[in-house]
Amino acid sequence: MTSDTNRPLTLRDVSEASGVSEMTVSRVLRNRGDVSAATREKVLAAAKQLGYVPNKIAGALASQRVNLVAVIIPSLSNMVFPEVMSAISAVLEDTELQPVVGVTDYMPEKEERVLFEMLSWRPSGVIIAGVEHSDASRAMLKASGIPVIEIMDTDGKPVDCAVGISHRRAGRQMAQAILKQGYENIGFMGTKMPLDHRARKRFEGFTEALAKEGVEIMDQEFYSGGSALAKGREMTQTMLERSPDLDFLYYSNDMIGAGGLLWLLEQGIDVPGQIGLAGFNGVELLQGLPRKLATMDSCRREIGEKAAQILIERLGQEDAGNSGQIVELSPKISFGDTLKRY
Amino acid sequence: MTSDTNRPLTLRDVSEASGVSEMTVSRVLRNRGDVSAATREKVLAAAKQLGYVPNKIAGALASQRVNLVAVIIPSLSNMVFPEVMSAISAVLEDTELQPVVGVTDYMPEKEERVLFEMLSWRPSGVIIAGVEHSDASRAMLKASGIPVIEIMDTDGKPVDCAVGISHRRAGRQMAQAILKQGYENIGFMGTKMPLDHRARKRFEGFTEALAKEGVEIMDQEFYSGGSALAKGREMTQTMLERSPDLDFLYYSNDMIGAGGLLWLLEQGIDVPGQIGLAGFNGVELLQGLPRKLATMDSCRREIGEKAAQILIERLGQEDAGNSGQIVELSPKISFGDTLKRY
DNA sequence: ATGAAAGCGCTAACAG
DNA sequence: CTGTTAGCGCTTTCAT
Repeated sequence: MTSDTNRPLTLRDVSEASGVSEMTVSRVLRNRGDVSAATREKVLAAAKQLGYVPNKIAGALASQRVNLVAVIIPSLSNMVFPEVMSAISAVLEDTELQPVVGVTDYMPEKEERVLFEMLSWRPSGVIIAGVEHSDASRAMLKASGIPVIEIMDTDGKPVDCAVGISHRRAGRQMAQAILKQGYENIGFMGTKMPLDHRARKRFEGFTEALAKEGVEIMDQEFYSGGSALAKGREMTQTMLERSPDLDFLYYSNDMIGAGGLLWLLEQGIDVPGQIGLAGFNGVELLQGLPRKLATMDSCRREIGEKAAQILIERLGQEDAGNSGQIVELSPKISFGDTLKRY
Repeated sequence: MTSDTNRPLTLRDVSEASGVSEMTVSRVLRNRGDVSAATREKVLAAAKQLGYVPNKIAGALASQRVNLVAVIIPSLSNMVFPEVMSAISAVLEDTELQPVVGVTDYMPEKEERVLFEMLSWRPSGVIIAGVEHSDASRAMLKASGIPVIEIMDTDGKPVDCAVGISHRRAGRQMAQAILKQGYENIGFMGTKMPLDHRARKRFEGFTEALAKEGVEIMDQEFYSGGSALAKGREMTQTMLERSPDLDFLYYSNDMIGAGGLLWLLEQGIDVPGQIGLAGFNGVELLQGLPRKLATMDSCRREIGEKAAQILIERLGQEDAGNSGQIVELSPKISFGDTLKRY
């Protein structure tokens, strides 16, 4: 160790060790302005030798700039969100910006707390999942004066920009595809979570499109907690015992759909002949299943990338002209092996 | 909107709006010291009315305290790490401390960058996955002067504290269990990643324990990238075609194990009669599989909780006496339905 | 119970 | 190319 006190090193320490003014040290460490090669070397050597780590707190306060982007998502255990995260990270990697994650557990009050906490660090921008927020949250976002990109969902009025898909439309599209293939006795399975607005919207769009053709959902089942794969099995069995006439099962996510698929195959049921299946999300896992589950891509990667790009533009020019824009991506249905195709 | 400039609000704004000194406003907002109920009300009302969000940057600089805990993990797409994260979050929830995640993608240089970046925000502590770090990283950790908890792995010399399991021992235990059940022709499948030290140690422990009984791995296969479930299938097929005499397959993680299991069942192969299987991690997904894969719990929840607890203790008392401690948890084998039990 | 002064560690803006 | 002077917005400390 180089110092014997426990005090973290400051610019001044580097300044003294190198015999260069604090200001110049600061310039070297930030590659700013013109500094002679000689002094640069001296400073760098001293900094490295001491093991100096700059204090961003002080730097941020002085410069009034914080290269942090608050990314606020409902959950980390959904795989969907880590994927969005990594798309965001990948794009921000080329910039000075650093994503910082906050998790809300789908709870509006927690979202409020997390948002408050993150905004108090004065980030350069916010990327937040969903367009449903408490009044307080919306007020904070507006008052923050920084770019706000709402992601995943475009069914609603964003505070600023939005990038996502219309889950209502996604639900409708799937319903239309299912009807078109001649299925008529349709069951639905999904999460109980009333706060998962996107799942709710898909369900609403789904039933709405069915209704338009005079079809009603024959049976439905909701779950919460536990292993999604196992829940998918259980619910499928329960529902089929209760409603043996079902010829199609629409799952609100791929994991429960995969569970249902595995169970049906074990029972020797003909999929998609006897019963068709579809999920939602297009998760990687489906690649390893005995049959490819029909699903719909949720465009997570594109959403993450686009959101990060918009943010970068907004930060680049004061008025990038993209304030208020809504980017609606178009998810595509993948028929897989569980949705008949005539 | 209340203000027409775009400048974020400051304590001074609240002070002026409420007619109370900045200092007292500060005290109210932090519930510090004695403030009369009357002024408290006034201040709170003004703050809320304006939509004031405190500036933690300034607060942190002035108080020299930052209630952030840097949590550095290799990946978010492994499910294992989000689980550790949420265990940490759950424990920290009861404190002022806030976890902040950094992802290294299993790359030492990225770990170095992320660590540097995070340390420059002067967090109160660091929780970091693994005990293998570059010299520079170790130096930074030591020089930081804050508690450092290395998690997941106890095979090595931690910088400060460590909480985890011995992956070498885990590999040995599984080997012993397999041999004990009479399996002799053993194949191994795992990731190619040379930087996943824990997977490597499990493999080493595994082969070492086999060797002690005069057994050698009959075949092995490594993969990288792609859907683990699909890779598990492919590798299993490849390996079995190449080495049809195999009677046991040890997978370095549950996902590829699950893929292998699904493939074997489809082929009508008797599991575990003809071929036994085991994975590692004890992931929730296994609950929904047709057979329960034998596996070994990696104690992620306990690790996260314990790490957070140790950190809290360390931060509580200057010398909590737990500096330098190593907590080795004991993972247990779950035989499931894919490892014979006589 | 409240206020005034000083300064946290750094950088913007200017001088030289 | 390098140094000096002022703060950034808050909290600490010490008065009152």
